[in-house]
Amino acid sequence: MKENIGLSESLEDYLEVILKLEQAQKVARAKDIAEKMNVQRGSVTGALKNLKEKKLINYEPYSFITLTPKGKKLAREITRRHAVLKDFLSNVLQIDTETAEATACRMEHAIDKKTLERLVCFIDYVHKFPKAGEDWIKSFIKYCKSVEQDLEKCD
Amino acid sequence: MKENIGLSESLEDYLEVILKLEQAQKVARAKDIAEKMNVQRGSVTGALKNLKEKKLINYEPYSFITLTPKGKKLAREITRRHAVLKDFLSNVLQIDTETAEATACRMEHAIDKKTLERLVCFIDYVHKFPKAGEDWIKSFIKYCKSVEQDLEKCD
DNA sequence: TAATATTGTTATAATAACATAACAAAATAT
DNA sequence: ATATTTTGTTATGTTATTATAACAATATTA
Repeated sequence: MKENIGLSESLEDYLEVILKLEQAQKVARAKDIAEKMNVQRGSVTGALKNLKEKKLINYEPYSFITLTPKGKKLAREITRRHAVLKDFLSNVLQIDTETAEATACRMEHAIDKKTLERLVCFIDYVHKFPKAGEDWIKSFIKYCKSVEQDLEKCD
Repeated sequence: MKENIGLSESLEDYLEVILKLEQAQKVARAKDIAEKMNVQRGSVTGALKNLKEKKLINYEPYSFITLTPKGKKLAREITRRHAVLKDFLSNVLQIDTETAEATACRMEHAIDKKTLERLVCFIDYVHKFPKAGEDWIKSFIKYCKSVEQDLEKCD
């Protein structure tokens, strides 16, 4: 059933953050990880040991942290899930950036590979095939507004 | 940020199962809950105490279990999140039933109210406004197939 | 380089969710 | 109504994730 099993949500988040830091400043440091994850420094050490055991990061006590090839592959997958979901929420459903970001952050742990690829396909489709005369998304936005107005009438 | 906070995913699942049992057989029993959740009977007792403390279920030791009004409202919300997501996955993205069910089950804990309502809107929209001449979904399915064929060429 | 500040680690504790197994209550079947 | 089975509870233990705080290593800076 579960497709994205193997790593806990927490560890997925760690990988994602480590990748981001690696890209921004070559290596990740425990302090920065703690900050980005809103977690105490002490908690990070445990997670790092765990990720090292799973051979997802290169890590020795007091060393910098980098992703192993396996870790980088996984981190990229998680990051892609996040990005695709955010894209869908923002650009198809027209959800505001803040909410889209937060929701993608939670949903990225729940979506399986098959659904993700289908979603990518769907986003492409929506953009590639405008409705007769009118842009597809614009038409959807109009529809949303009319529904909202109908709801207001109920008050 | 988090919209659906307050209840853990686990407790949300318990509520959902209790609602289902209540509908199917008036009251929920610990044994049935344990079965539906793939959890030991002993684990259920703890969850029930927890839900009772939160005033979401009526429960005394050895008693039947029913939802309080507050609990029923919440359980229905969760069930609706599940249903809407499954609908989207099945009927828009055309994901197979098994996967749609399993994925909805995980995503239902991650989606916020705003996104859910927008998704409902979107599903309606897709069904109500066929694309020029052709049913919208049918057209999407065709598109999916063409993409898949393109991918096969890459092998 | 010595003093100070920062960063990382350890040890310990708390919480949530679950399992297991012994025991108690309730339901059933004879 | 008793004996047996089923169901529910308790007590105990495990695992994962996190916090806190003391301490150790590393960096900075005067």
